Amino acid sequence: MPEVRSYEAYCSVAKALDLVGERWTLLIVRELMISGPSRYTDLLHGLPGIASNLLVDRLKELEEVGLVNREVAPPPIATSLFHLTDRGHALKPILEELGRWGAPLMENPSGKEAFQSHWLVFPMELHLVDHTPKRPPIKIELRTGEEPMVVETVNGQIRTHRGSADNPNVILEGRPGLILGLLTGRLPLDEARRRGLKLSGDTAVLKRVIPAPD
Amino acid sequence: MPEVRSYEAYCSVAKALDLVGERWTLLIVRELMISGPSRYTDLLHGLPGIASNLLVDRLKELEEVGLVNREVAPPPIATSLFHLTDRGHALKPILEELGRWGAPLMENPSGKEAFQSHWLVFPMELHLVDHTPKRPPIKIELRTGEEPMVVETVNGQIRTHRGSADNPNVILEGRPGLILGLLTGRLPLDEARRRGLKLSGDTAVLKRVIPAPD
DNA sequence: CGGCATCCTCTTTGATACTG
DNA sequence: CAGTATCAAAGAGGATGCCG
Repeated sequence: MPEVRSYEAYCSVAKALDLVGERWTLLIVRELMISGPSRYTDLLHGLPGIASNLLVDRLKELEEVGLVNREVAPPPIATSLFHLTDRGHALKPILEELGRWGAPLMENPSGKEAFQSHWLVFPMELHLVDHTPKRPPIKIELRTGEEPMVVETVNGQIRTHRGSADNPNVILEGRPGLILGLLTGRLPLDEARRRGLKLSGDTAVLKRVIPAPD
Repeated sequence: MPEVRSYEAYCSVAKALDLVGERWTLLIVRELMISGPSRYTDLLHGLPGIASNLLVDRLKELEEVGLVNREVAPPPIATSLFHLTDRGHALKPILEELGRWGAPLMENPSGKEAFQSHWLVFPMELHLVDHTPKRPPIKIELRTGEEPMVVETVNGQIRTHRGSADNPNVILEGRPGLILGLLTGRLPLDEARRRGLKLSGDTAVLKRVIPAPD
């Protein structure tokens, strides 16, 4: 019974919010954007705090308005996958701007927020840059949260994904706020280390991707 | 009593939505962005459908989190003005991306949505361009909704504001969907005219600001 | 009028428990 | 795993009242 409530206003911002302005909706889109096609329970885990029935409702609404498709997997798998349509993917700039605007709010973690390491994907690709794209690619492994993540340079682009690198140039380990602070250029390396960040490997390569201080 | 509900997630998108993700919040910001410092009742009129108590709540929350300031006017005026802080203004890219994403949803008006002419400001500045900035500036008057609006070129920029132009190059009059369709390049001039748009003056100047068809 | 506060009803959500 | 079902709490919408 998902009923799509509308502002009933002839304004494109209002129309957009009619579709993605409800609670949890954009975070579900964020999950699908970061992780690609996902199962119901993957989404449930990636959205700590959401009620299971609410996730069902939202997925139905998103399907109804054409932002998500449900791919019913063939028998052996016994599960189905939710993935973004093109129109759903087109929400990326909105998430990016929200993430950019929200970045300063990450400076003082309350400590009681939930955290999932794959949430780092957005900030990494938003803030990091490859200053010297012609040099051999580098890999950075991040160890924070429940699973490791890899940040790498792929011809001038920053790519971030789950998993371990087989031979990373550097490994960073510590609280997410420290990794984020360091890699977004807000926290100097020695300060991050002083606050508990552990670094191993060739820390010099970090300069290559950390943005210039303003 | 406004309690700021949080997703409690260490993710900048979630943090942003903690502050501006509630119902009506971004539309209030849109109003303040378009109209500048506004009185309570101006906002109430610009947000058809909002409950008066909800507007009060949201304004308090926005004040609390530092996105809006209340300027208590001196005695003779007996009213106060709400205006965006710098941090509030910084939400502009988010509204722009929402507006851009929502634009296709404007193609088929249901006809029963509310409309206010000043809502045209965003789409105009988002879609129109001045193809020949060196030629003398032009002014277009739009007559739709409750008050006229003026679109003008100011050294290469598109400016849109309330009011009448004293000597506009063109005057467009008709349903907002037609004006929007024409000026965003989706509707050819003769088609718009056939559907009821009235044009007077030098319609040739329209080519100067209508975006190239893709 | 402008700027709320109150009261009431209805809907949405959050938390938890249960099922094929 | 992938949802349903249930129920209490919070939020939204609408009407009206109050006060300078």
